[in-house]
Amino acid sequence: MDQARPAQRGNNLDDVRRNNLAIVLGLAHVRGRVSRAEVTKVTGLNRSTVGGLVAELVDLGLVVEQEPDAASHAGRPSAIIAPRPDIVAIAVNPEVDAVTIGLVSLSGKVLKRIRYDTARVPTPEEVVNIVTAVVAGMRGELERSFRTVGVGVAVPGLVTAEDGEVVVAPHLDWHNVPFSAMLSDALGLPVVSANDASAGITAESTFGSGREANDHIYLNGGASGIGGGIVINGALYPGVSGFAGEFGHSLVNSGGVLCHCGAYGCLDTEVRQSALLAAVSLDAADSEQLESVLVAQFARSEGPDAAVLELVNRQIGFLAESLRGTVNIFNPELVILGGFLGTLYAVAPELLESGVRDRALKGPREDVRFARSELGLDLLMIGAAQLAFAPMLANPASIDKALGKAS
Amino acid sequence: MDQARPAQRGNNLDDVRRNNLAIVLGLAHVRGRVSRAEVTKVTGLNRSTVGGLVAELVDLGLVVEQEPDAASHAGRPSAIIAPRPDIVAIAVNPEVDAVTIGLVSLSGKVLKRIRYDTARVPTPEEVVNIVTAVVAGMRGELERSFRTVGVGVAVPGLVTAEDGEVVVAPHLDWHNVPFSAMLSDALGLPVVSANDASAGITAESTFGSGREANDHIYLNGGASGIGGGIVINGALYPGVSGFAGEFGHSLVNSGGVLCHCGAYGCLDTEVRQSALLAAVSLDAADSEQLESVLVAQFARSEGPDAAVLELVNRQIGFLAESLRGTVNIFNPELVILGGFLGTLYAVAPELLESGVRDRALKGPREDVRFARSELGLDLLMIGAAQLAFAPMLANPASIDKALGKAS
DNA sequence: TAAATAAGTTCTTAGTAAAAACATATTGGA
DNA sequence: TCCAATATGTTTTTACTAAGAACTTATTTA
Repeated sequence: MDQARPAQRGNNLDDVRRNNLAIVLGLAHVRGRVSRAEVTKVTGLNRSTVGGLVAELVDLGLVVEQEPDAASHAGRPSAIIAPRPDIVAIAVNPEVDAVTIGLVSLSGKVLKRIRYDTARVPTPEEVVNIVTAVVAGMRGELERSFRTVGVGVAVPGLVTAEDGEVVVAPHLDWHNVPFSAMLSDALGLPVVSANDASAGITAESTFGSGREANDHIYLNGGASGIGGGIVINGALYPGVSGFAGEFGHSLVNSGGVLCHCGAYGCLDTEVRQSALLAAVSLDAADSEQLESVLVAQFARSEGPDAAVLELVNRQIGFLAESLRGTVNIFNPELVILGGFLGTLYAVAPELLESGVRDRALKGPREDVRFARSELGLDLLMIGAAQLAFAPMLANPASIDKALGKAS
Repeated sequence: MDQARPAQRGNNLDDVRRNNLAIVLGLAHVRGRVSRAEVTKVTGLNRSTVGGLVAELVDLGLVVEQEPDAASHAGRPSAIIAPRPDIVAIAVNPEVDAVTIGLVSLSGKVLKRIRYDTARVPTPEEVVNIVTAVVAGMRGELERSFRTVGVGVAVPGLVTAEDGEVVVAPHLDWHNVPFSAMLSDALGLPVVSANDASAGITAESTFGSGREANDHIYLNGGASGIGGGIVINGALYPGVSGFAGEFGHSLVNSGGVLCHCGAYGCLDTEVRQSALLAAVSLDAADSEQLESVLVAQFARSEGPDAAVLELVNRQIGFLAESLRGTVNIFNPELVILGGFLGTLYAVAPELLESGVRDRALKGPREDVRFARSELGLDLLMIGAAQLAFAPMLANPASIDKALGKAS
């Protein structure tokens, strides 16, 4: 109501320092290693200011300064700053048949991944117990060699942004579970939870195919359908209530079948992983083999089976129809395709690209690039860890210097 | 989630002051009048800081402090700050049959609008001459009573953001015209040019239906088709090369006809103003009467003509099909409909709203609102003026205190 | 070996917002 | 009518910021 537009908050000196520290730490985090000279150039800050910022981050125990790289030009070589490799987050991903727990360091390196299979769909309490047990097992090592910033959880469901309550996770059958609070109480560590797709997109946009493009569109195809996300200025665009990015439910076929969403001819129903699996006689459980089977068929001298070829062409046609609208609307620099959509693209890249380019408007079609997602198995671990790192990355000075690891 | 991306610039103290001045002036500009206490609350800045900021803006001659409103609660009444009414911009909108020139004050008040009809499509030189002549006629008044910040031009064509070169304006038959430079040379005033649709959307989002919603989607229907814009965080989202917002070229009918864009079944071809005009036997030149004719038909006791009703239902159906996809993708708070799309909505609001709500996903559909654009005739004048005001609003201290008006 | 170049370091400075203390203007109750 | 409570404006002081100048250090190049 009094929320009229310039609801911008004012800036003060603390904001300046916080923001500048965050930029320097963020550069080290995203790039892995960066010279002070590069920081000076990118930020436009004075050498002496950068010196002070780096010194503070070193003092906070967040980065280390290393020997300069072999010099390639005249002038004093610039020291390299890198995130301290002992700063870690614990990543958690509960699924219907397993709980995966990872140890991830700054700059997105997955140091450890433990998959704990469950006999049945785990309850929230069971997940808390499993995570607690696994973390207890690592505790000695954690305290000896690492500083643990917190825990990030990628949940296959709807999670509130403020307090990490799982409103609903359909496949897990969780409803209104204050999961962040439960896990935090059990572990004595800060916990941040979010939707798994959102976490994955954030990871992909920070460390995967999207790392060079500030703005991009992400479309992911999984067993349960097609989801996606809009990344603007490096951040996932949430929409007014956190649902933005449902690219699966736009029209691609007026004569199409009824979608579970209630409409007809959605991308989500016309382009399905299950149809592809059936066409190559694979079981739903063997979805990981889909790509290798398809690639093998397309590599044969006689080409793929006629039915497979027709289905792939048909699905790519619908995907292209959807993407041409998306390209016209967003004029994106980059479209990233994950899951079986990435497989479709890998099998016939020209078909998809020309399908979009032939139908999109002249302006937008000239600047768009396509890419597959890159992060694979690590995607959700990195995404979940990023959730835990985010508060520290936004305000490096807030970290507790006494955190973990004796002095 | 919003952590630093590689290319972020650092902050310094000048940025802080500039930003805080911009926020205060922006509040006065957008709201027309605002109390110092409100500024303190909205910005979170200290009373003394706000006092200093306002004093500087007063000193710069950009705002005035007025008597407080009648107090409604205990405590010292808070002074009202308002933009100085003598700060103006000149708005220019060249069209195929006329050049419209306006005088617009801060907070978007159109003080004067002059439409200069042309016998034929004007050349850039002719537009420069017309504007120069009109401004010369006003010069006495301008110098006596106003401080003219600059000139904004809303061009029906593609304009580069950096130097205001008109790459192409199809209806005017302009190609690669450095229009900003030409007009600036002739007037001796700074000139900013931009696409007319973009300028209109910015105006509508700042002063029209979008003023309460930071993020929204705008769809406009005109004689030449359907265009639109994506407003995120109060700013028009440009896309990688400035073409974002083409909502007219997404699929709404797989069995549809070939669109001029080369694809089939686009919203732009299935929902056209010309079809509506033909249905009610109006000439293309009488498009302004479309709404009153349609409203009259729908208000009749026997209802509209069967053919008209069927056409309206059909067009609203396609519009709803397009909007359900858009609502799913953006999860917007507000969708603003302008031009004949606003007319369609006005004639049958429930039909459109239910058409979208019945087909959109549960999450996004619950939070979306629809509105017509509000600004009407003033739209492009305000939008063009906003172009001219923008540099000053972004950096109030940069204004030349000696500007105009012997002080 | 010296010059050119580029970056790190130290110290000083201008400028910022906040905070504290005080002044002012209103409402509401006794 | 007066006084307390409240909210805001004003003045002065303070802590802290980044920039800049001057200097030092480490490399390439001629």
